[in-house]
Amino acid sequence: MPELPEVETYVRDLRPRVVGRRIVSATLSHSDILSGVTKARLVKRLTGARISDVTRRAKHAVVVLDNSARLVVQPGMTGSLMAIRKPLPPDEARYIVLHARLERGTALVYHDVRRIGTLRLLDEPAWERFSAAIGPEPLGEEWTLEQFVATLGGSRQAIKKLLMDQRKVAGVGNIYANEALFLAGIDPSKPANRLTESQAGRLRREIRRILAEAIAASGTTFRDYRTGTGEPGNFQLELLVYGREGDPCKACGTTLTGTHTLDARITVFCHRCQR
DNA sequence: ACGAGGTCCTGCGAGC
DNA sequence: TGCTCGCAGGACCTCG
Repeated sequence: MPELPEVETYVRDLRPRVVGRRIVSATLSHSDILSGVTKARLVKRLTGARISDVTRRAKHAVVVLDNSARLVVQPGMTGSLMAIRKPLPPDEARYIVLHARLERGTALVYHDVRRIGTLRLLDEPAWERFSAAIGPEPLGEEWTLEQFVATLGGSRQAIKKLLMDQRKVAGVGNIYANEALFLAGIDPSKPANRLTESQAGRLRREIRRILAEAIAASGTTFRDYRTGTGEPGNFQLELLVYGREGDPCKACGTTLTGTHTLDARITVFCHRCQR
């Protein structure tokens, strides 16, 4: 499921393949993934526009167009953004939601099996508002320890839920929240405002480290995720807790606990290592 | 402010 | 074999 490292991987794979190219035609197969834009308007704004950049904000891939519009792609759980040079096989092609044919034989494709993802088309002011509502980028300069400690202190929510709240920290989802909390030795259900200063510091460091390592490994392929060139990621090999409930903790051997009590998402942790 | 629960969507695996 | 059912989940919503 694409979180920050997976979306960053799409963006890095896509940028050299699509930037500078004009969109010759655009086809949308399902309108149910659109938010705040109609199919007709989306197709009209995409057609003829040149792609001036591809960037990332939180878990959103942002295709910047030269007509001052931005195509903002949130892959949800099963969405992927790819640059392809030849048609996908039919059993894959049926899940293409948006197909933008570019100059010189490349296509920018949004593929999504379950269509939990969202496509938006935002002009500059709308983009500014949208981005301003999202929390700081955890790999950016602006995410200081002071800032994080202030965020934690203002909330009694379980720390794991806070980490996944995009208004508080951008781009962390279920997999990396579980992993970072394990690495930092913190119980996922601990109220955010009860973390000590040293726990906050350790958690922040582990979040930054794991996100950077996952980007270096081209993301985590648990089920559906593929990179922008169709390859699986590699970070699933490094996972210490996610997907390992019932297996022994790699640090102490205790059987890892899996629960759904936090926001109905699978939470996996070691009750001995994480306090 | 916070937790609980529903909604969107489809593939997949379990159970019969 | 073929069906029904529950589950997976990121973001967003309502309710208490």
